[in-house]
Amino acid sequence: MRADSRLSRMLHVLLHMARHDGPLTSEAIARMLGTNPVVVRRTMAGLRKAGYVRSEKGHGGGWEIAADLEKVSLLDIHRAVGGPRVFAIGSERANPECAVEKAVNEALEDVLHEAEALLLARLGAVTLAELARSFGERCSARP
Amino acid sequence: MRADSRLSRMLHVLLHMARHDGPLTSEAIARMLGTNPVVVRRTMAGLRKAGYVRSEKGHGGGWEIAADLEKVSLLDIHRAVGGPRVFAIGSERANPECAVEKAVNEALEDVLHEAEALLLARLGAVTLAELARSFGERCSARP
DNA sequence: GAATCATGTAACTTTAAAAGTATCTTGATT
DNA sequence: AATCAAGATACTTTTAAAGTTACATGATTC
Repeated sequence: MRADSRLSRMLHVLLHMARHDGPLTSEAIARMLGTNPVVVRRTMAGLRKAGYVRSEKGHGGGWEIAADLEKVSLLDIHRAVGGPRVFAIGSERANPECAVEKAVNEALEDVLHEAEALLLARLGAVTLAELARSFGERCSARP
Repeated sequence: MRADSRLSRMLHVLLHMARHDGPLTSEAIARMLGTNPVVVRRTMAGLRKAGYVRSEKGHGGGWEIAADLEKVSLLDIHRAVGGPRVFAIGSERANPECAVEKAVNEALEDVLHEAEALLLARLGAVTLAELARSFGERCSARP
């Protein structure tokens, strides 16, 4: 499959929305992301379902943040976009008959689960607000 | 892309080879893996290039282990099959112009790199010999 | 040395899931 | 009523691993 950029893109959008007054249209967001409005709506539908954004139709409509940035973590966004498979590598068969294969898969899955747990813990430890603040600091630190 | 099962499959094969006297043909290995001989040759070519296995043509030919199992780690095998992308998730653009996007991508990549480092460290800490021994223990521990 | 067996290699097609696209519907604002 | 923007459906495209077909190369056996 292609690299899954949904988390990255949604964080990008959310930070822009946080710095922007009023709603952003799917069209405008699509331009920011270098994609098209349908992809934007499709991906952001997950965030809306989770209550992190809201959308309005018609004139002056578009997308707005609907949650407290302090209370939403990067992990929350990861899950809202589908909480997809993190790894590109894995085992072929989930329940092999071969005992050797079973042992190999379990050993591998242990390692993968550990790495995934670390990843999710790190994502869970950062809020959107912190990410936004760290961006602000980057800018003011520029010479 | 599809889930990459090359590491898993090669570990499976190597453990079988370690418990088997004489060469195994691509045909026999393919049956073990539920695939076909060309996929086996293609994938095992990486292991041969790294010196972990050798192959012989003709009657009585096939694949044999060519390295000390104590000295080859799971990470070595991961690298021998191409050391492929570990994650299915990531950023779309490597060098975005947008400063917000840049900040998001760097934050994400930090987290991903940390998880990848843990994963590779864990893979590097286990030798094929240890994996084979842990399999033996599993079997004898069975009631 | 011919037949056979097994690997080596090239050139494809298939698969799976995200991404991209076209088109239409729904609903809100002017 | 016209326009704007999201919602939704039904596709096609993309990507790399995996799968497949076919043939070349080389070793063994008879």
